[in-house]
Amino acid sequence: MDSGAGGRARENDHRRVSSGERLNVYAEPGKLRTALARRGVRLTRQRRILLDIMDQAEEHLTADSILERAQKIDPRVHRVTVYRTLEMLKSHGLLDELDLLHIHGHRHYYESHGPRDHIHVACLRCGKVREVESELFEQLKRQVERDTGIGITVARVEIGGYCENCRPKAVAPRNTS
Amino acid sequence: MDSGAGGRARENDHRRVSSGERLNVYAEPGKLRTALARRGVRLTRQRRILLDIMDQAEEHLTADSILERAQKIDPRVHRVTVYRTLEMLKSHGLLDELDLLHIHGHRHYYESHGPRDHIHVACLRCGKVREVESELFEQLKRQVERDTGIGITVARVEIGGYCENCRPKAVAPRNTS
DNA sequence: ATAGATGCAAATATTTTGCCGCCAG
DNA sequence: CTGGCGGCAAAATATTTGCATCTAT
Repeated sequence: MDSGAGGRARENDHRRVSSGERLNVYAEPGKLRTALARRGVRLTRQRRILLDIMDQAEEHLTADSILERAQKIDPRVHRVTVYRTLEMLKSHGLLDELDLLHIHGHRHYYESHGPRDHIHVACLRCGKVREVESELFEQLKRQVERDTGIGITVARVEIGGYCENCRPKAVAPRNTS
Repeated sequence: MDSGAGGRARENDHRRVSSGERLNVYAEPGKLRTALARRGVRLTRQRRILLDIMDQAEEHLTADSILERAQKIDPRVHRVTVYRTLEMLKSHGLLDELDLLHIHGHRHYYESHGPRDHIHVACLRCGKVREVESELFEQLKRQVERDTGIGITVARVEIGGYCENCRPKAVAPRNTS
């Protein structure tokens, strides 16, 4: 599909349930743009728009929602360019790709890589996603490096369960992945 | 695609690089079959085959590789049945779905849920996947439960980096997610 | 000027759904 | 017997690629 600026029901769904949780609290404005400039990556009209969207994102975005936002600013931005830009950012290690335990189907979510790793904790019933930082997580990474001899580049923790509101009603677990 | 028993290059690739790492070291034979029987789930010819494949898997399987193996035993097993069975197992919390940081594209990997959670550590260059258990991970889960009030159902840690063999040559990171 | 980026169309890949006939319990 | 299950075809969803054109540097 090439829906253009049109949204989809499930998209809005995720936006709703995760509202109120602010991401990128540490992100300086123009972070991605600067990082790419430093690497000598060409800055185009489209990239300017896409990088700004991701730098300012207050929620987890999908390729689709990024396209949607971009086309509100400039309808000439093409879906393929979104994918290619995401790919480029990932290859520079500037972007994290999450699936949030597939709560909302098999789509992927993106967030610009902050200075510290954090854990994503999602309620499997209401879909709310919280972000948590933890010194234990940092210790865990160091332990894995020692034990396996690997040099860690990316580390992702995704946890699912039932939040306090949803706990009592949780009879059969909603599908998990 | 509906390739039947035919494999694909990338599939074989993953099989190669992860050989030697044995999964399911704790899995008792017939574990899934027993767990479903206890829940009163109907056991069909197809399910018998699929459950056995997953119980005996010595590596991370994709929907495709599960189908391939199943059809070697009985060519009448249909791809859709594989998906429906995976779905059914996930909904009973008997199966974990991983993406292993998308080292080999956006496919998913499945493993039957063992008694203990473990961490997946993948080399982004050679693709080798190691599994690690850690008391720190257990502590981290308890901390998240305390801090967020969530009742954890699933917890997934995926770590990527460069293993000792691949480290020196790692100039530009191979695409990460 | 030119290497690299974009747009467009089409291909690929992966997963899901509707419907109907079949079989495990 | 019968309700859940599986096969088939087709749709839906998600992502990638080839190629011609354009543009940032």
